[in-house]
Amino acid sequence: MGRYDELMSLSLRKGFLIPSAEIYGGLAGFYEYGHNGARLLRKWEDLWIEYFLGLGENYHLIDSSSVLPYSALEASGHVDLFTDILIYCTKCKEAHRADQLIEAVTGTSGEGMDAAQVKDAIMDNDVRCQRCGGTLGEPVPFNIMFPLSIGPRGEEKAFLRPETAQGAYLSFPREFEILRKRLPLGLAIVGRVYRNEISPRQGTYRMREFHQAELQIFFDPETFERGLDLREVEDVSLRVVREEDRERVAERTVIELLDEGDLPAFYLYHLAKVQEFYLDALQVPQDAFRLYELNQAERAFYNRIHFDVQVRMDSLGGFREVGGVHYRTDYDLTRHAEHSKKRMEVFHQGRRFIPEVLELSFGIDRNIWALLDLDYDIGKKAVLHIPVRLAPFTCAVFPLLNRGGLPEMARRVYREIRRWFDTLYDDSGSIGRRYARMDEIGTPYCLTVDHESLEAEDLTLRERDSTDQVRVSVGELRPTLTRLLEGSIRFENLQVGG
RNA sequence: GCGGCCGUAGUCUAGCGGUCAGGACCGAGGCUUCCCAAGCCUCUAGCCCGGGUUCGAAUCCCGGCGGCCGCACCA
Repeated sequence: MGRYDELMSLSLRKGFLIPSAEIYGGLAGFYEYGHNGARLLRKWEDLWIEYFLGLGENYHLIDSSSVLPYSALEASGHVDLFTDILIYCTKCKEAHRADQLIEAVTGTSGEGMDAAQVKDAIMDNDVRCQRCGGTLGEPVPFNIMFPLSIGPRGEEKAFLRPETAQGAYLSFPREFEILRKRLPLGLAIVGRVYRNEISPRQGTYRMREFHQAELQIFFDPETFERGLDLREVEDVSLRVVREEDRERVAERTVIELLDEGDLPAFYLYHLAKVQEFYLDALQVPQDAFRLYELNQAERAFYNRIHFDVQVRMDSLGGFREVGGVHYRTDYDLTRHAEHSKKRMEVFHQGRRFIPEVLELSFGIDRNIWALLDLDYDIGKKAVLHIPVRLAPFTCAVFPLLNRGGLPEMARRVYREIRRWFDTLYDDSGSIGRRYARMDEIGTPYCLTVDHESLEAEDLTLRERDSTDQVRVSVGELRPTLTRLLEGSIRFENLQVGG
């Protein structure tokens, strides 16, 4: 079995993923999270929120609608720019993008044409299939957004949101006002988005309904950098792949990159923070992480600077995008100002301007897939070495034996600590089998009540990654697990007992 | 969306016109053992869906759905 199949098999078997509407044969591009996957998803989101809201004093979580009116997405550019006119060859079935086809034949841009114009252009120039010379069919518009009709007669046109970012832009004026007109202002949204992908594939890597976590930082370009503690990151070595050298990761410190002059300090600061999130919080190995710069042709026209966050996924053949750091300038707010006729200018420190936006954007599902890929060690026994904070369950309680009062004590401990930690109870099978079950879903700590426990009012605490054990008194359990969870103590530094 | 390959218990897989559709792992119950998937016994559970061909279809044909790969697409 290949790595992809191994991971998918485990994900299905252990309650991480479920194909949507599975009993009806499934629905391409949609997956659900099972009982372990849902916890992992939640915990990833919690960790993301904690980390990224922590980047600023004025950064906040909001929650916005999945349905947006036509007008808002017209303003954002999604209606026009995400519509491609496709033409299929009637002979070889090859799909062509009309704008590219027309440009190739006539030398003039076919961008912005509607289907009728495309058809005329095709006829006038006798355009034929670029591959086989066959006759071309009818041009068909394709937009990646899911259209909706609202109301009893469907008179209101709308779309499911293709990104969470728009919610932040739409709420910016009110939040800016309520938050006392301070900049920078960060608005984070974590939620589901929808794109009608032509060919969803590769598990949860490309879905039609997926989760995004995005932070939009609205800032004053003249003062943003003054508020950032650049010294904190200046010696951080960033793992970047620059536009000029796609062949290798260049390890360059923030200071070095700053000296080169083409990337502003505020941007480098946030690249460093994103890297820190991956290396420290998510514990992604250094060599599995990189920041990949997109060139002008690859990035959206409104992005002045764009690095993709990439993580190596062996199941998908190498480095793949899991997020992006986008300097969107004032494009979004300017567009919404023009279309809504609402004032997006702010008066800040004596000047009037439209704030610029730095977007930190992450696809949650592909991040989770990447973590499973990096952390699933499938040897003789499968062990998910996921960070403690992300594990679906933090601990499990077992009686060593199913008699002699051990189950009673184990259940007592279980009922107590499940109030504080995500905890499982298991008394089925041998003790080794129970440890193995927990390893497979990444539970970092197992607590076993044995003979001595009854007398000493303690139990053994076993760590997933080392399989080492220490004795901990029942009274010390909560503070000990709390410290392990928050990382203020390491397992190997616990007093070895028993 | 096009093309290729594929679809058998929860997972992996054997069977490829007539089989009680076989096995392994997981899971459940029992005996036993007790700190890393021990052993033994028992059990649950399957041919993606719909048509067709045939005396008879998991097996052949058609359509659908789904998966992987390639092409295209990925703001």
